[in-house]
Amino acid sequence: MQVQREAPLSPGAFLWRPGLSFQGLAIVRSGCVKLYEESANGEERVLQFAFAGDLLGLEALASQKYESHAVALGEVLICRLETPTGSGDHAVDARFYQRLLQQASRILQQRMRLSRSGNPAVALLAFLELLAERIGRPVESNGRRHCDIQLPMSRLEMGAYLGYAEETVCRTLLRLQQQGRLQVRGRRILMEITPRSRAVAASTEPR
Amino acid sequence: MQVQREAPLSPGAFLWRPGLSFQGLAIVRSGCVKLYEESANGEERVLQFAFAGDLLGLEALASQKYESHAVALGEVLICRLETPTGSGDHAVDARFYQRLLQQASRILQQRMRLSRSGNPAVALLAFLELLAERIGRPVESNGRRHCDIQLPMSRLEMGAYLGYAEETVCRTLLRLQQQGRLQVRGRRILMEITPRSRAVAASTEPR
DNA sequence: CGATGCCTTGACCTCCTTCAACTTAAGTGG
DNA sequence: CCACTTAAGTTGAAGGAGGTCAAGGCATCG
Repeated sequence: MQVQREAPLSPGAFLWRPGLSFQGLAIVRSGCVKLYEESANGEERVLQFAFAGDLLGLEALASQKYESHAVALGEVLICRLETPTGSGDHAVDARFYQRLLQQASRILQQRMRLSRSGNPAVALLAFLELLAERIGRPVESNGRRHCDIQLPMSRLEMGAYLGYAEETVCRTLLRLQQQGRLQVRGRRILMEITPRSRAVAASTEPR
Repeated sequence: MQVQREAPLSPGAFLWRPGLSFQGLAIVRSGCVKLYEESANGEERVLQFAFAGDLLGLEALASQKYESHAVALGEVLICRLETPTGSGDHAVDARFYQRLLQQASRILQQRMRLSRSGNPAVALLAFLELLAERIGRPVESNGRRHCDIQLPMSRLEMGAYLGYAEETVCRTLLRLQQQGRLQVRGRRILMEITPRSRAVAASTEPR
Protein backbone atom coordinates (compact mmCIF):
# COMPACT_ATOMS: atom_id res chain seq x y z
CA MET A 1 0.00 0.00 0.00
CA GLN A 2 1.35 3.39 -0.94
CA VAL A 3 2.06 5.40 2.15
CA GLN A 4 3.63 8.77 2.79
CA ARG A 5 4.67 10.12 6.15
CA GLU A 6 4.06 13.68 7.17
CA ALA A 7 5.51 16.13 9.61
CA PRO A 8 4.06 15.78 13.12
CA LEU A 9 1.09 17.96 14.00
CA SER A 10 1.32 20.07 17.13
CA PRO A 11 -1.61 20.32 19.56
CA GLY A 12 -4.45 22.36 18.13
CA ALA A 13 -3.24 22.05 14.53
CA PHE A 14 -5.95 21.43 11.96
CA LEU A 15 -5.84 18.64 9.41
CA TRP A 16 -8.72 20.20 7.58
CA ARG A 17 -11.63 22.57 7.90
CA PRO A 18 -15.09 22.53 6.34
CA GLY A 19 -15.13 23.57 2.71
CA LEU A 20 -11.58 22.46 2.01
CA SER A 21 -11.40 20.10 -0.94
CA PHE A 22 -10.53 16.48 -0.33
CA GLN A 23 -6.83 15.83 0.16
CA GLY A 24 -6.82 12.07 0.17
CA LEU A 25 -7.20 9.52 2.91
CA ALA A 26 -4.95 9.46 5.93
CA ILE A 27 -4.18 7.16 8.81
CA VAL A 28 -3.41 8.22 12.35
CA ARG A 29 -0.03 6.87 13.46
CA SER A 30 -0.14 8.17 16.99
CA GLY A 31 -2.11 10.60 19.10
CA CYS A 32 -5.76 11.58 18.77
CA VAL A 33 -7.61 13.57 16.14
CA LYS A 34 -10.98 15.12 16.90
CA LEU A 35 -13.55 15.52 14.14
CA TYR A 36 -16.30 17.98 14.87
CA GLU A 37 -18.73 20.43 13.39
CA GLU A 38 -20.17 23.63 14.70
CA SER A 39 -23.90 24.09 14.93
CA ALA A 40 -25.59 27.40 14.16
CA ASN A 41 -25.40 28.59 17.77
CA GLY A 42 -21.69 28.00 17.93
CA GLU A 43 -21.80 24.79 19.90
CA GLU A 44 -19.54 22.01 18.80
CA ARG A 45 -20.64 18.48 18.05
CA VAL A 46 -17.89 15.90 18.08
CA LEU A 47 -18.31 13.36 15.30
CA GLN A 48 -15.34 11.15 15.95
CA PHE A 49 -12.21 10.64 17.98
CA ALA A 50 -9.61 8.97 15.79
CA PHE A 51 -6.69 7.06 17.30
CA ALA A 52 -3.63 5.24 16.04
CA GLY A 53 -4.56 3.01 13.15
CA ASP A 54 -7.81 4.80 12.34
CA LEU A 55 -8.61 5.81 8.81
CA LEU A 56 -9.35 9.49 8.33
CA GLY A 57 -11.34 11.29 5.67
CA LEU A 58 -13.33 8.46 4.17
CA GLU A 59 -16.55 10.39 4.63
CA ALA A 60 -15.21 13.15 2.36
CA LEU A 61 -14.17 10.87 -0.48
CA ALA A 62 -17.54 10.80 -2.20
CA SER A 63 -18.23 14.53 -2.14
CA GLN A 64 -14.55 15.52 -2.46
CA LYS A 65 -15.21 18.16 0.20
CA TYR A 66 -14.56 18.12 3.91
CA GLU A 67 -17.58 19.09 5.95
CA SER A 68 -16.08 18.97 9.40
CA HIS A 69 -13.18 20.29 11.39
CA ALA A 70 -10.32 17.91 12.16
CA VAL A 71 -7.99 19.03 14.90
CA ALA A 72 -5.09 17.35 16.68
CA LEU A 73 -5.49 16.80 20.41
CA GLY A 74 -1.93 16.75 21.60
CA GLU A 75 0.95 15.65 19.37
CA VAL A 76 -0.25 13.71 16.35
CA LEU A 77 1.50 11.75 13.65
CA ILE A 78 -0.33 10.84 10.49
CA CYS A 79 0.49 9.32 7.14
CA ARG A 80 -1.36 9.89 3.90
CA LEU A 81 -2.49 7.17 1.55
CA GLU A 82 -1.84 7.76 -2.11
CA THR A 83 -4.97 6.90 -3.97
CA PRO A 84 -4.22 4.75 -7.02
CA THR A 85 -4.17 6.82 -10.17
CA GLY A 86 -5.59 4.00 -12.22
CA SER A 87 -2.56 4.02 -14.48
CA GLY A 88 -0.63 1.59 -12.32
CA ASP A 89 -0.97 -2.10 -11.69
CA HIS A 90 -4.65 -2.96 -11.44
CA ALA A 91 -4.01 -6.03 -9.33
CA VAL A 92 -2.29 -3.88 -6.75
CA ASP A 93 -5.09 -1.32 -6.94
CA ALA A 94 -7.69 -4.02 -6.36
CA ARG A 95 -5.90 -5.21 -3.23
CA PHE A 96 -5.60 -1.63 -2.04
CA TYR A 97 -9.30 -0.99 -2.47
CA GLN A 98 -10.17 -4.27 -0.86
CA ARG A 99 -8.30 -3.32 2.29
CA LEU A 100 -9.89 0.10 2.31
CA LEU A 101 -13.30 -1.51 2.05
CA GLN A 102 -12.48 -3.73 5.00
CA GLN A 103 -11.60 -0.63 6.98
CA ALA A 104 -14.74 1.11 5.82
CA SER A 105 -16.76 -1.88 6.91
CA ARG A 106 -15.20 -1.84 10.34
CA ILE A 107 -15.80 1.86 10.76
CA LEU A 108 -19.38 1.54 9.68
CA GLN A 109 -20.01 -1.34 12.02
CA GLN A 110 -18.64 0.68 14.90
CA ARG A 111 -20.73 3.71 14.07
CA MET A 112 -23.85 1.61 13.70
CA ARG A 113 -23.87 0.48 17.28
CA LEU A 114 -22.55 3.72 18.61
CA SER A 115 -25.59 5.73 19.50
CA ARG A 116 -27.19 7.14 22.55
CA SER A 117 -28.41 4.51 24.97
CA GLY A 118 -30.62 6.85 26.98
CA ASN A 119 -28.44 6.29 30.01
CA PRO A 120 -25.31 8.43 30.34
CA ALA A 121 -23.66 5.85 32.60
CA VAL A 122 -24.04 3.15 29.97
CA ALA A 123 -22.93 5.43 27.16
CA LEU A 124 -19.91 6.65 29.10
CA LEU A 125 -18.85 3.17 30.13
CA ALA A 126 -19.12 1.94 26.56
CA PHE A 127 -17.06 4.89 25.43
CA LEU A 128 -14.39 4.31 28.06
CA GLU A 129 -14.19 0.62 27.25
CA LEU A 130 -13.62 1.51 23.65
CA LEU A 131 -10.88 3.90 24.71
CA ALA A 132 -9.40 1.20 26.91
CA GLU A 133 -9.06 -1.07 23.90
CA ARG A 134 -7.52 1.64 21.79
CA ILE A 135 -5.26 3.64 24.07
CA GLY A 136 -5.41 1.87 27.42
CA ARG A 137 -2.34 0.39 29.05
CA PRO A 138 -2.81 -2.81 31.02
CA VAL A 139 -1.70 -2.46 34.63
CA GLU A 140 -1.32 -5.19 37.23
CA SER A 141 -2.27 -4.12 40.75
CA ASN A 142 -3.29 -6.30 43.69
CA GLY A 143 -3.37 -9.23 41.32
CA ARG A 144 -6.18 -7.60 39.37
CA ARG A 145 -5.99 -6.56 35.78
CA HIS A 146 -6.72 -2.90 35.34
CA CYS A 147 -6.51 -0.58 32.42
CA ASP A 148 -4.88 2.81 32.60
CA ILE A 149 -6.39 5.37 30.27
CA GLN A 150 -4.95 8.80 29.67
CA LEU A 151 -7.82 10.83 28.22
CA PRO A 152 -6.80 13.08 25.36
CA MET A 153 -10.03 15.06 25.51
CA SER A 154 -11.86 17.24 28.03
CA ARG A 155 -15.14 16.45 29.78
CA LEU A 156 -16.83 18.98 27.54
CA GLU A 157 -15.60 17.18 24.45
CA MET A 158 -16.69 13.83 25.79
CA GLY A 159 -20.10 15.33 26.36
CA ALA A 160 -20.20 16.86 22.90
CA TYR A 161 -19.45 13.43 21.51
CA LEU A 162 -21.92 11.44 23.59
CA GLY A 163 -24.67 14.02 23.50
CA TYR A 164 -24.56 15.15 27.11
CA ALA A 165 -23.61 18.30 28.97
CA GLU A 166 -20.18 18.70 30.50
CA GLU A 167 -21.61 18.57 34.00
CA THR A 168 -23.44 15.35 33.31
CA VAL A 169 -20.17 13.73 32.27
CA CYS A 170 -18.57 14.90 35.52
CA ARG A 171 -21.35 13.65 37.71
CA THR A 172 -21.63 10.37 35.86
CA LEU A 173 -17.90 9.74 36.25
CA LEU A 174 -18.23 10.49 39.95
CA ARG A 175 -21.12 8.08 40.31
CA LEU A 176 -19.26 5.36 38.44
CA GLN A 177 -16.31 5.85 40.76
CA GLN A 178 -18.53 5.68 43.83
CA GLN A 179 -19.91 2.43 42.47
CA GLY A 180 -16.37 1.13 42.25
CA ARG A 181 -16.58 0.68 38.48
CA LEU A 182 -13.52 2.85 37.89
CA GLN A 183 -11.10 5.34 39.39
CA VAL A 184 -10.83 8.93 38.22
CA ARG A 185 -7.88 11.25 38.72
CA GLY A 186 -8.26 14.16 36.37
CA ARG A 187 -7.73 12.87 32.88
CA ARG A 188 -6.31 9.60 34.12
CA ILE A 189 -8.79 6.77 34.46
CA LEU A 190 -8.29 3.32 35.91
CA MET A 191 -10.85 0.67 35.11
CA GLU A 192 -11.08 -3.06 35.34
CA ILE A 193 -10.89 -5.03 32.16
CA THR A 194 -13.86 -7.32 32.13
CA PRO A 195 -14.55 -9.98 29.52
CA ARG A 196 -17.50 -7.73 28.81
CA SER A 197 -15.14 -5.22 27.30
CA ARG A 198 -15.39 -7.32 24.23
CA ALA A 199 -19.16 -7.26 24.55
CA VAL A 200 -19.33 -5.93 21.03
CA ALA A 201 -17.75 -9.06 19.68
CA ALA A 202 -19.77 -11.26 22.02
CA SER A 203 -23.03 -9.95 20.66
CA THR A 204 -22.10 -11.62 17.40
CA GLU A 205 -23.01 -15.02 18.77
CA PRO A 206 -26.23 -16.59 17.56
CA ARG A 207 -29.07 -16.60 20.04
CA MET B 1 -20.86 -4.54 -12.01
CA GLN B 2 -22.07 -8.06 -11.44
CA VAL B 3 -25.65 -8.06 -10.30
CA GLN B 4 -28.16 -10.72 -9.54
CA ARG B 5 -31.86 -10.22 -8.97
CA GLU B 6 -33.75 -11.99 -6.26
CA ALA B 7 -37.31 -12.97 -5.57
CA PRO B 8 -39.31 -10.16 -3.92
CA LEU B 9 -39.49 -10.14 -0.14
CA SER B 10 -42.89 -9.98 1.47
CA PRO B 11 -43.58 -7.68 4.43
CA GLY B 12 -41.90 -8.92 7.58
CA ALA B 13 -39.48 -11.19 5.74
CA PHE B 14 -35.93 -11.20 7.07
CA LEU B 15 -32.87 -10.64 4.91
CA TRP B 16 -30.64 -11.75 7.75
CA ARG B 17 -30.47 -12.20 11.48
CA PRO B 18 -27.61 -11.75 13.93
CA GLY B 19 -25.08 -14.56 13.84
CA LEU B 20 -25.74 -15.49 10.24
CA SER B 21 -22.56 -15.50 8.19
CA PHE B 22 -22.07 -12.83 5.57
CA GLN B 23 -23.92 -13.48 2.32
CA GLY B 24 -22.51 -10.72 0.19
CA LEU B 25 -23.56 -7.15 -0.40
CA ALA B 26 -26.99 -6.24 -1.66
CA ILE B 27 -28.76 -3.21 -3.01
CA VAL B 28 -32.34 -2.26 -2.33
CA ARG B 29 -34.26 -1.91 -5.59
CA SER B 30 -37.55 -0.81 -4.07
CA GLY B 31 -39.25 -0.65 -0.71
CA CYS B 32 -37.68 -0.18 2.69
CA VAL B 33 -35.48 -2.44 4.79
CA LYS B 34 -35.11 -1.87 8.51
CA LEU B 35 -31.86 -2.78 10.27
CA TYR B 36 -32.13 -3.12 14.02
CA GLU B 37 -30.75 -4.87 17.05
CA GLU B 38 -32.34 -5.91 20.28
CA SER B 39 -30.99 -4.69 23.56
CA ALA B 40 -30.84 -6.91 26.64
CA ASN B 41 -34.27 -5.81 27.85
CA GLY B 42 -35.89 -6.71 24.57
CA GLU B 43 -36.18 -3.18 23.24
CA GLU B 44 -35.30 -2.60 19.65
CA ARG B 45 -32.83 -0.04 18.40
CA VAL B 46 -33.14 0.82 14.75
CA LEU B 47 -29.74 1.25 13.10
CA GLN B 48 -30.81 2.12 9.61
CA PHE B 49 -33.69 2.48 7.20
CA ALA B 50 -32.50 1.48 3.73
CA PHE B 51 -34.32 2.64 0.62
CA ALA B 52 -34.04 2.10 -3.12
CA GLY B 53 -30.42 2.44 -4.18
CA ASP B 54 -28.98 1.89 -0.73
CA LEU B 55 -26.16 -0.55 -0.20
CA LEU B 56 -26.87 -3.26 2.36
CA GLY B 57 -24.52 -5.35 4.46
CA LEU B 58 -21.30 -3.37 4.18
CA GLU B 59 -20.92 -3.30 7.94
CA ALA B 60 -20.80 -7.12 7.97
CA LEU B 61 -18.13 -7.45 5.31
CA ALA B 62 -15.17 -7.10 7.65
CA SER B 63 -16.34 -9.54 10.31
CA GLN B 64 -18.15 -11.84 7.86
CA LYS B 65 -20.98 -12.01 10.37
CA TYR B 66 -24.23 -10.12 10.56
CA GLU B 67 -24.82 -8.54 13.92
CA SER B 68 -28.23 -7.06 13.31
CA HIS B 69 -31.68 -7.98 12.10
CA ALA B 70 -32.70 -6.88 8.62
CA VAL B 71 -36.41 -7.01 7.92
CA ALA B 72 -38.53 -5.85 5.00
CA LEU B 73 -41.10 -3.16 5.74
CA GLY B 74 -43.68 -3.79 3.08
CA GLU B 75 -42.82 -5.32 -0.29
CA VAL B 76 -39.11 -5.17 -1.00
CA LEU B 77 -37.01 -5.94 -4.05
CA ILE B 78 -33.28 -6.38 -3.70
CA CYS B 79 -30.40 -7.49 -5.87
CA ARG B 80 -27.19 -9.05 -4.70
CA LEU B 81 -23.72 -7.99 -5.76
CA GLU B 82 -21.29 -10.74 -6.63
CA THR B 83 -18.05 -9.96 -4.90
CA PRO B 84 -15.08 -10.42 -7.21
CA THR B 85 -13.36 -13.72 -6.63
CA GLY B 86 -9.97 -12.26 -7.33
CA SER B 87 -9.43 -14.68 -10.19
CA GLY B 88 -11.05 -12.41 -12.73
CA ASP B 89 -10.01 -9.21 -14.38
CA HIS B 90 -8.28 -7.02 -11.85
CA ALA B 91 -9.05 -3.83 -13.73
CA VAL B 92 -12.76 -4.62 -13.46
CA ASP B 93 -12.35 -5.52 -9.80
CA ALA B 94 -10.61 -2.22 -9.08
CA ARG B 95 -13.47 -0.28 -10.65
CA PHE B 96 -15.97 -2.34 -8.69
CA TYR B 97 -14.22 -1.66 -5.41
CA GLN B 98 -13.86 1.98 -6.24
CA ARG B 99 -17.61 2.35 -6.66
CA LEU B 100 -18.23 0.46 -3.44
CA LEU B 101 -15.88 2.83 -1.63
CA GLN B 102 -17.79 5.78 -3.00
CA GLN B 103 -20.97 4.25 -1.60
CA ALA B 104 -19.29 3.57 1.71
CA SER B 105 -18.13 7.15 1.85
CA ARG B 106 -21.63 8.44 1.23
CA ILE B 107 -23.09 6.18 3.89
CA LEU B 108 -20.48 7.22 6.39
CA GLN B 109 -20.99 10.88 5.67
CA GLN B 110 -24.70 10.48 6.27
CA ARG B 111 -24.22 8.64 9.52
CA MET B 112 -21.72 11.20 10.73
CA ARG B 113 -24.15 14.06 10.72
CA LEU B 114 -27.12 12.00 11.65
CA SER B 115 -26.99 11.97 15.36
CA ARG B 116 -29.07 13.33 18.12
CA SER B 117 -29.35 17.10 18.02
CA GLY B 118 -30.76 17.45 21.50
CA ASN B 119 -34.05 18.64 20.09
CA PRO B 120 -36.58 16.07 18.88
CA ALA B 121 -38.17 18.61 16.54
CA VAL B 122 -34.85 19.23 14.80
CA ALA B 123 -34.01 15.56 14.65
CA LEU B 124 -37.42 14.61 13.30
CA LEU B 125 -37.39 17.35 10.69
CA ALA B 126 -33.96 16.32 9.51
CA PHE B 127 -35.15 12.73 9.30
CA LEU B 128 -38.27 13.66 7.35
CA GLU B 129 -36.31 15.83 4.95
CA LEU B 130 -34.03 12.92 4.30
CA LEU B 131 -37.07 10.74 3.66
CA ALA B 132 -38.49 13.42 1.37
CA GLU B 133 -35.38 13.23 -0.78
CA ARG B 134 -35.45 9.47 -0.89
CA ILE B 135 -39.09 8.45 -1.13
CA GLY B 136 -41.00 11.72 -1.36
CA ARG B 137 -43.18 12.57 -4.34
CA PRO B 138 -43.31 16.20 -5.37
CA VAL B 139 -46.83 17.62 -5.37
CA GLU B 140 -48.04 20.96 -6.70
CA SER B 141 -50.82 22.53 -4.62
CA ASN B 142 -51.83 26.19 -4.50
CA GLY B 143 -48.80 27.01 -6.53
CA ARG B 144 -46.57 25.76 -3.75
CA ARG B 145 -44.19 22.87 -4.02
CA HIS B 146 -44.90 20.22 -1.46
CA CYS B 147 -43.54 16.78 -0.89
CA ASP B 148 -45.73 13.79 -0.23
CA ILE B 149 -44.16 11.16 1.97
CA GLN B 150 -45.67 7.76 2.64
CA LEU B 151 -43.95 6.54 5.79
CA PRO B 152 -43.01 2.86 5.68
CA MET B 153 -42.39 2.73 9.43
CA SER B 154 -44.39 3.24 12.62
CA ARG B 155 -43.96 6.06 15.14
CA LEU B 156 -42.36 3.57 17.48
CA GLU B 157 -39.78 2.65 14.87
CA MET B 158 -39.03 6.27 14.11
CA GLY B 159 -38.49 6.79 17.81
CA ALA B 160 -36.28 3.73 18.07
CA TYR B 161 -34.19 5.16 15.26
CA LEU B 162 -33.91 8.72 16.52
CA GLY B 163 -33.57 7.81 20.17
CA TYR B 164 -36.94 9.03 21.42
CA ALA B 165 -40.06 7.46 22.81
CA GLU B 166 -43.04 6.75 20.59
CA GLU B 167 -45.11 9.38 22.38
CA THR B 168 -42.45 12.02 21.88
CA VAL B 169 -42.52 11.38 18.14
CA CYS B 170 -46.31 11.78 18.16
CA ARG B 171 -46.28 15.00 20.11
CA THR B 172 -43.41 16.43 18.10
CA LEU B 173 -45.22 15.70 14.84
CA LEU B 174 -48.29 17.39 16.27
CA ARG B 175 -46.30 20.44 17.27
CA LEU B 176 -44.64 20.67 13.88
CA GLN B 177 -48.06 20.52 12.26
CA GLN B 178 -49.39 23.26 14.55
CA GLN B 179 -46.42 25.37 13.55
CA GLY B 180 -47.40 24.85 9.92
CA ARG B 181 -44.14 23.10 9.10
CA LEU B 182 -45.92 20.04 7.76
CA GLN B 183 -49.19 18.16 7.54
CA VAL B 184 -49.77 14.79 9.11
CA ARG B 185 -52.45 12.26 8.16
CA GLY B 186 -51.50 8.94 9.66
CA ARG B 187 -48.48 7.69 7.77
CA ARG B 188 -48.89 10.27 5.07
CA ILE B 189 -46.91 13.44 5.51
CA LEU B 190 -46.97 16.60 3.44
CA MET B 191 -44.14 19.03 3.85
CA GLU B 192 -42.80 21.99 1.94
CA ILE B 193 -39.60 21.54 0.04
CA THR B 194 -37.37 24.34 1.12
CA PRO B 195 -33.94 25.09 -0.32
CA ARG B 196 -32.93 24.24 3.21
CA SER B 197 -33.74 20.64 2.48
CA ARG B 198 -30.30 20.57 1.03
CA ALA B 199 -29.00 22.16 4.22
CA VAL B 200 -26.57 19.30 4.45
CA ALA B 201 -24.94 20.35 1.24
CA ALA B 202 -25.17 24.02 2.16
CA SER B 203 -23.14 23.53 5.32
CA THR B 204 -20.25 22.61 3.06
CA GLU B 205 -19.64 26.25 2.23
CA PRO B 206 -16.58 27.89 3.75
CA ARG B 207 -17.21 30.36 6.54
C1' DC C 1 -68.49 -7.82 15.30
C1' DG C 2 -64.68 -8.28 18.39
C1' DA C 3 -59.65 -8.42 18.07
C1' DT C 4 -55.37 -6.54 17.26
C1' DG C 5 -52.03 -2.97 16.12
C1' DC C 6 -51.05 1.59 15.77
C1' DC C 7 -51.76 6.18 17.04
C1' DT C 8 -53.04 9.83 20.25
C1' DT C 9 -53.61 12.34 24.50
C1' DG C 10 -53.17 13.25 29.51
C1' DA C 11 -50.75 13.23 34.02
C1' DC C 12 -46.85 12.55 36.61
C1' DC C 13 -42.11 12.29 37.66
C1' DT C 14 -37.35 11.51 36.79
C1' DC C 15 -33.22 12.94 34.89
C1' DC C 16 -30.61 16.04 32.42
C1' DT C 17 -29.74 20.88 31.22
C1' DT C 18 -28.82 25.29 32.53
C1' DC C 19 -26.95 28.83 35.34
C1' DA C 20 -23.86 30.10 38.74
C1' DA C 21 -20.22 29.89 41.97
C1' DC C 22 -16.18 27.80 43.38
C1' DT C 23 -11.95 24.80 43.23
C1' DT C 24 -8.06 23.02 41.07
C1' DA C 25 -4.28 22.85 37.87
C1' DA C 26 -1.16 24.75 34.67
C1' DG C 27 1.24 28.38 32.73
C1' DT C 28 3.34 33.16 32.64
C1' DG C 29 5.79 37.14 34.02
C1' DG C 30 7.57 39.91 37.71
C1' DC D 1 9.64 31.46 43.87
C1' DC D 2 5.32 33.44 44.08
C1' DA D 3 1.18 36.43 42.52
C1' DC D 4 -1.69 36.48 38.57
C1' DT D 5 -4.20 34.57 34.72
C1' DT D 6 -6.69 31.29 32.30
C1' DA D 7 -8.76 26.92 31.26
C1' DA D 8 -10.61 22.78 33.04
C1' DG D 9 -13.04 20.46 36.38
C1' DT D 10 -16.41 20.18 40.16
C1' DT D 11 -20.56 21.01 42.83
C1' DG D 12 -25.20 23.00 44.03
C1' DA D 13 -29.92 24.58 42.96
C1' DA D 14 -33.79 25.22 39.91
C1' DG D 15 -36.42 24.37 35.97
C1' DG D 16 -38.08 21.82 32.10
C1' DA D 17 -37.88 18.38 28.44
C1' DG D 18 -38.80 13.88 27.59
C1' DG D 19 -39.77 9.13 29.62
C1' DT D 20 -43.16 6.28 31.60
C1' DC D 21 -47.65 4.73 32.71
C1' DA D 22 -52.38 4.62 31.65
C1' DA D 23 -56.53 5.20 29.04
C1' DG D 24 -58.93 5.94 25.02
C1' DG D 25 -59.54 6.44 19.73
C1' DC D 26 -59.22 4.66 15.17
C1' DA D 27 -58.08 1.95 11.67
C1' DT D 28 -57.64 -2.94 9.39
C1' DC D 29 -58.48 -7.80 9.41
C1' DG D 30 -60.17 -12.07 10.80
